[in-house]
Amino acid sequence: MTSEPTMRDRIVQAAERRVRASGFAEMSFRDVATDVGVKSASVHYHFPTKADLGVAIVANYAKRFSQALDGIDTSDPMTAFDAYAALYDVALVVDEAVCLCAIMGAESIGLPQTVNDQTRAFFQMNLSWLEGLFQRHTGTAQASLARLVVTALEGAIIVASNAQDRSVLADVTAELRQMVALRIRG
Amino acid sequence: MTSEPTMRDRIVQAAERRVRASGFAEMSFRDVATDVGVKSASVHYHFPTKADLGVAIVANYAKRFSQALDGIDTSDPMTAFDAYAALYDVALVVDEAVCLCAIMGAESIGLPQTVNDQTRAFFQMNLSWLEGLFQRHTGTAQASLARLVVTALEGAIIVASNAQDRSVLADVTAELRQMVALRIRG
DNA sequence: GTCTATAATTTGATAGAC
DNA sequence: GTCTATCAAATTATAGAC
Repeated sequence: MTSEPTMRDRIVQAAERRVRASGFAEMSFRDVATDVGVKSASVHYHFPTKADLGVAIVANYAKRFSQALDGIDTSDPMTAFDAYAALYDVALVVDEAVCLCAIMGAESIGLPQTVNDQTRAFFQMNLSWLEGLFQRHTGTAQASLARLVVTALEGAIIVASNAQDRSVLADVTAELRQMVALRIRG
Repeated sequence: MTSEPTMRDRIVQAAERRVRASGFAEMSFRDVATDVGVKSASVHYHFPTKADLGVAIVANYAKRFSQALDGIDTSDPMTAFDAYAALYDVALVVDEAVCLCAIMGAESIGLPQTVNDQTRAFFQMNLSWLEGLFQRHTGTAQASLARLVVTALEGAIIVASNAQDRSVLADVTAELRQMVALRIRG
């Protein structure tokens, strides 16, 4: 069942790399086509408009993130938090790029609404997962705390990327961890 | 001394509005020229390349932000924090746009290095101001806490802008306030 | 300083052959 | 499904008149 990826999947993958490397506006059909070894007309066959491609990119990213969340053992709250924060560290270190949705979020005002809706769903998925974790271990969802965690990590990835200094993300994660621990015990 | 703004200033102002409305990549010389009532060649006279214009935009934004910081009374820590957080609220509510440097930071990887350097200086200015505040009232700079505040507010502005829901920023600000208060008293 | 004019390139998107 | 070919529009940037 681990057959070769379809051309559609390869296009989405290449497009995500381009967006994370230089933004949605600067990602072009021609560049993506070159990356996967076809012509731009072929990319248009799979995704008629750029908005269609944008939606597919975010949906695919969110799906992978969702699977990663499902793989986290939430029986211990702080272990779960560490695993969650590690997802952002991976996004920065391994991919050497900003979280896809940090870019999409920042560019929001100029993007197609369909793309923005997908991005919003990504943030909502993160919030819901954290609220579920807090609910399980404190008895309340702590929606505001969840919002702080998500926004701080997204912001940290942006600042860290700009300064090319990963210690920003490490510091912010440590501060958040302390705050979460306090809230869970107290 | 409050004479009319120069053409150069008017161009920078219009360009900032365009960037905050749809990103740096989508801001064009023609659009900016039309906004201020000249031709694109005239914009090029003042700013030969787009990188030059980008640097000027961020520098101008940082200068205004700096003046706002200078105007905050820091004798009481929590009053000062509220005034600081209000700057982000204004950026979102009044301007109806994301913080300029949140956009520039998110787009960092694809931007000219000169622009990125200016953006980094903006973040550093924010961190230094907060560290000064914490130093004054706790005896230590609390660099990690300062990083959390800046990244969370930048991230909150992005998420709030994407969802068109200002309560995100309000919630995050409230959480940060609580954390700062705890650190200052404890 | 601002203009007209234009070069050189890139973009998103479509038509039609194979 | 992928190709060639092409379009219409937009982009950054420059040359030279005024």
